[in-house]
Amino acid sequence: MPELPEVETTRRGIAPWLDGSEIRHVKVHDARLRWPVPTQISALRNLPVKAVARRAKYLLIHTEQGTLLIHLGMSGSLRVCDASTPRRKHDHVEFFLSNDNILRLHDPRRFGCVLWDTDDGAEHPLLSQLGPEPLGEDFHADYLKQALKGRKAAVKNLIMNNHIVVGVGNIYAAEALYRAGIRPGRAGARVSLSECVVLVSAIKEVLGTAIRQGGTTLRDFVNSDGQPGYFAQSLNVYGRSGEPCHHCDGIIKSKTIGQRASCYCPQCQR
DNA sequence: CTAAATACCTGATGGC
DNA sequence: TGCCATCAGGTATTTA
Repeated sequence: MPELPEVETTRRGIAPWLDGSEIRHVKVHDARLRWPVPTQISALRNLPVKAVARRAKYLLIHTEQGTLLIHLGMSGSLRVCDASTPRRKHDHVEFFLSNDNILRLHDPRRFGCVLWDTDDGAEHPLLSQLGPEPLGEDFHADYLKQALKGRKAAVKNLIMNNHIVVGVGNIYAAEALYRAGIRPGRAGARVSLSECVVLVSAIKEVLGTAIRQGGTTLRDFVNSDGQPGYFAQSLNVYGRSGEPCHHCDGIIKSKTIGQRASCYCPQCQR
C-alpha cells in the first residue's frame, strides 16, 4: 500500500536507472488499470529521460517528448529487472530501457495508472488541482488553519483530502493525529491554530522519518522482491486497536470515519 | 460550495 | 480442501 514515503522511495530507487537513459519502447500487457493505459503509450519510441520526479503520489518521468504519469494505487510497485528475469503475474506494463534493463509495473489490484502528457504534466487534470506537498514550505500552520476554516468534516478526512494537502494516507493520518493529540473525528473547524502548528509538524515528522528510513531499503528495487518495504517506524495507533497505548494506560480504539478504519487513543487524543 | 457515498480490484483472512 | 463473505485501501467521480 504505497503511501507517500513508498512512492518517494520508489522514485529514488528507479531514478539512477532512468537518468541518462532512454525508454526504447513500452509494452502494455494489460491496459485495464484505473484508467485504460492509452494506446498512444504503446507507440512511444526512443524517449530520452530528462528526470524522474514526484508530485503527490504520482511519479513523473520527464522525457524529451512528454511526461509519463505513473500512480501505484494501492498495490502497485516498480522494479528494475534485466531481461533474464521472468515477467511475473500482474506485471502489466514494461518499459524497455537503452541500458538493457526493464522497468516493470506490477499491480495486482490495478488501482494504479500509466498516463501520458505531451507537456511536463503540471497542467494535467489529475495534477493541476492538487494542494501543497506536505514536506514543502507552503504547507504550514496558517495555511492549514485557513483550509480547515468552516469545515464540518472530520479533520482526518480533511488532511487526507488532496485539495488540502497531498500524500497523507490512512496510516500516516492516524499516526500524525495521535502525535498531535487530536481525535480523528473532530470537525476541521474545531482545530485551533496552535493545534494546527502541532499537527503540521507531526505530519512532516511522520512522513519525513518514513522517507529517511525508506532510503535504507533502496537496494531491494533491483533484486529480490522489489517491495519498497516496511519502514522500521513503529506505529502508535494504526492497526493497534485493542492494544495498550504507548504513552498512557489507555486502550487504542478503532472507529469508522468516512468509510475508513481510524485508530486513536481516547485518552491522549481529544 | 461541502459532505458523504460509490466505484474500481484482487489477495489475505476467517468462518463454516 | 473448498467456498463464500469480509476487509483493506487511494482517489476520482457521482449524488445529495
